[in-house]
Amino acid sequence: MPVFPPPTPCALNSTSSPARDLFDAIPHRNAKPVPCRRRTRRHGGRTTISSSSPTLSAARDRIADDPTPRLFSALFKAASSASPSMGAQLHAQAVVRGFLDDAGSIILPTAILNFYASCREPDLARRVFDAMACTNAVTWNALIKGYAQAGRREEALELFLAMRRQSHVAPDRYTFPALLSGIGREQGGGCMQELGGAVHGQAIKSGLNRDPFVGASLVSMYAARGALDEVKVVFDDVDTLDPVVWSSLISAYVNCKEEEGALLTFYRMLCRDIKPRQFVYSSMFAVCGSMSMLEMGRQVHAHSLKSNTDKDAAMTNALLTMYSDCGCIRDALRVFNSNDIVDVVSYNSIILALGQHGHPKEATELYRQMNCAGLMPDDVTLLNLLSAFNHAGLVHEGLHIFNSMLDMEGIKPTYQHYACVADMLARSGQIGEAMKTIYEMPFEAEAPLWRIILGACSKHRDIRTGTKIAEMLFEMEPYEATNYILLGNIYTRLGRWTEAEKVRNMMEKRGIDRDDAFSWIEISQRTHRFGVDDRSHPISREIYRNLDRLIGSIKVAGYVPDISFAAHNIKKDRREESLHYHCEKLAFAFGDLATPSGDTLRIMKNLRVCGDCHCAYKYFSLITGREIILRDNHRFHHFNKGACSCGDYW
DNA sequence: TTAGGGTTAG
Repeated sequence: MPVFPPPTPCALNSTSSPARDLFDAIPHRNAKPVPCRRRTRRHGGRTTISSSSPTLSAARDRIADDPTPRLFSALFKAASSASPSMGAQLHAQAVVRGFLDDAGSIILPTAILNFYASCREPDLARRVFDAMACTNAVTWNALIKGYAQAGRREEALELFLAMRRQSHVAPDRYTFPALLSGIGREQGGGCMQELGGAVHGQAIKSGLNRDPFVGASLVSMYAARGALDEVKVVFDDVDTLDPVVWSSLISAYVNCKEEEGALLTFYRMLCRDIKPRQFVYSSMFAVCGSMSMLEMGRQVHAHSLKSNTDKDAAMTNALLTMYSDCGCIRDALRVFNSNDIVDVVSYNSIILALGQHGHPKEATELYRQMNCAGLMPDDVTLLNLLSAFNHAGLVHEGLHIFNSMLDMEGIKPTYQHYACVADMLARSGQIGEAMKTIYEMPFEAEAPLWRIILGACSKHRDIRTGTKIAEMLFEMEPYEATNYILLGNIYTRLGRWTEAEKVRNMMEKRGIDRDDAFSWIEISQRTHRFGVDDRSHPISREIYRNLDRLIGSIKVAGYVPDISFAAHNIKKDRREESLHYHCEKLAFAFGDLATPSGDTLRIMKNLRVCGDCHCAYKYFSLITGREIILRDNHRFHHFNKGACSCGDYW
């Protein structure tokens, strides 16, 4: 069975030609429906399922009886979410029927203009606009939005300026959201950012900055560029308790990685009796997931249930991801299985989660289930599936998926797909094949990908390739500490401590500091953070005593410290001792003291788990009888009865 | 005849 079967043509857009009569294109109302695969398509950031919508069906049923310009307008509105080709045929019909001959008519041409704008065809919208005898703010707004949402921001801005020059139409509360929806997404700064500020100035001048719709758009624009101070100024100017403005502020904090600000805003919102809706809950689930705040996440989940908020796919997908990010894959699966609004993102999210938690078989099964349910996988689905195989070292399965992408029409591999395959090959020890993939891919390899290969060289002690890649990385990113640490690690793995020391000296000479490692654990809604050899915790003395006891016990059980994971600058006689007080071991020792015996512990680390700690955790799970779930910056490790879910492959 | 905010990957 092919992995990416081409979609079966849907009844509404099959083999259409502009000359074909509209009524031929519409299936007879009593005709047996042609089976069609559900395909998700993005319109203005929302996912819709293109099939015969009730609105379109109703209008289609009426058109044979009463073909009026007003009915055509309704049809255009329905067609924008169903089929672009249908809209083009409707346009032809409107011309043939003479509905566009009336120079004073504005409603039907505006509906057509809107249709082309919403289909991301701003040039066609412009042709309709230019042919209109009279225009008003509505037509200008629709055209500006068409260009902005198609990513043609300069043209949208030029139209905005042209609109201002017209004496009979002034920008209104619809104009600014239309324009800002494009500017906010502009990357890389430069003149568009300045223009964003100028547009804000125009909004202030016209007094429209107080309008909640304009305010929400301005918040979103500034948030997209990380300008949190400006976000706060805009928010304070909006004189409303409108829930969407609050929602925009919360997502602004999330975009700017200010999770605590998002949490505080959520509390402020509740204190003012503003009822959160799906958007707010989605953002809050993302916050709790990224910070691994399980108890907080459960409370927000309970709040959403109590508030009787209507669930939608995005909110449920965010909830699923929150549970997965907090180490609760079973809860994530429960959310997925009890979800009656499943879309492509739901499957992508659960496939990703299963892969991160080391369940490639279940991820593959859900991929099959997704196809059976008639949902078309997209590039993210395949990336997540590849990633699941990568985590598990299933190279053969991963290459099968990737080669299918290369051989068949459908989803073309992106840079991320190639990078994932190179990572998978290198991680499994096939470093030569990984290099071949990188040299043959139709993209230029970026530093993070080379760093992944360097990490694999460290794992497989490939000093020759490793040094070459490290030299290249030192030129590309002379101040990136990780590159030096990875090269140093290759030397220490091989016991070449002198060369490891030289790498460290090179770092010092260039004034490069390494990222400090830290681990944290949430107990009773309080987060306890530990650095390496950290003695700042109020019960530090007890934690160290417990850790020494635990280390003694696991040594009896068979644990042997691996000093090749000691830091390069530690003296020979202190290497073993230094391993004992790594941050993840301290976090475990604290969790073991602070929770009842046998409880599951969930621990997070900002960097990759150390190999010696990984080994120690297996023994910790054996001697304490606890399940330990460790999230590092790459994946989850579930330790139970002396084994890890990753099978020691990571 | 027109509008703002949220979810997966990197």
